[in-house]
Amino acid sequence: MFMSTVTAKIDAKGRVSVPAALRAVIASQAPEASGQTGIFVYPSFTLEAIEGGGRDLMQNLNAMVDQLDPFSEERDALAASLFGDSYHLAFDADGRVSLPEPLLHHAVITTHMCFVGLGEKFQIWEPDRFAAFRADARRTALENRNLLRSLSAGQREGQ
Amino acid sequence: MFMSTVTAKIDAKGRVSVPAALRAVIASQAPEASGQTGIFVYPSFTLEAIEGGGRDLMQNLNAMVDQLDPFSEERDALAASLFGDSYHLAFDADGRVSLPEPLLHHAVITTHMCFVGLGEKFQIWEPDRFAAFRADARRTALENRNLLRSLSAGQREGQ
DNA sequence: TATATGCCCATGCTATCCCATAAATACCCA
DNA sequence: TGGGTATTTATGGGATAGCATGGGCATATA
Repeated sequence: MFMSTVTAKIDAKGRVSVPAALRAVIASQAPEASGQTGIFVYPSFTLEAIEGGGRDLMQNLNAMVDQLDPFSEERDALAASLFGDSYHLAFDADGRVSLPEPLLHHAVITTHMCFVGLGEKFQIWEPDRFAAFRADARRTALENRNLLRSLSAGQREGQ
Repeated sequence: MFMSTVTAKIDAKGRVSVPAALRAVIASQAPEASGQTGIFVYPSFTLEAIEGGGRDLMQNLNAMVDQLDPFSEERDALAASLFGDSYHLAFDADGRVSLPEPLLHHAVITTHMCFVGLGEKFQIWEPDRFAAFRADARRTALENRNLLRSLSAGQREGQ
């Protein structure tokens, strides 16, 4: 599972070290030394951030799209947004990737970025923007403690 | 279950010995020599303390988030709060961990800390703050002992 | 020829491994 | 029950490996 928040820096060539802990999660998803070493990334639908994950995430998204009516407009639109703007970024020998310009632009990233674990996926933020989002998210979570409680209660019922 | 209170010290390298009793609880949760040896920790939402637990705790969080709509903003915000601030700390050969600076800062810990068992999870406190908190908690518990009485009465009826 | 992209190696720093010590606890056997 | 011995635990510190980062050099691309 992806967790924690780590800040990394873009070097003169536009490269970024993907945090080792995050790479470890990716590696655990790969089917045993398949050389499948890299991440999938795409712009967030709702936030000024980049979202990404490993093979599992892409397979989940794929499965979701597959559940929609094959000839519906929604399906085509969703598939286009999801896959059309997605990139597979391969690690170099030292675990670094180069983020495509459109993604950097979407997340307003210039020199530094935060990798934020979200469990099944992660996000990449411009540090200042993430600080603001995080403060907001924390406040919202606190206000919605009742929702949290009902979620954990529902979970118990479900078992 | 996590119980009792133990005080430990940060050494020159920032390491802390996790109390043996607490490690034993973690070990009992791990699926038989899986090497899964470590704790999950995150800042408490409401207290100036660190909270933590074993694998079980994280799986519960995961299950909560999974109940929300995959592309909803609430889900991302909650996941960011829950997982973005969480850390997996692996034990070294001697059962020690290094607490990340953000967590130490949140709990205002500098040299010493208390591990406090809370049943399904535990907390880590700066010793003085914990003493104050405990005094307060005792007072509250005393005031609410009628509630406890009614609870145990209700339980008896339910059986 | 200039600009990018991938591959490889160099470096400082930090986390991790490993061993040593001392105290505390558990264990054993008379 | 007492006294002594073995384990385990908490802590300190040296050595090492891994990580994030920078930069050189070849190879593609325009």
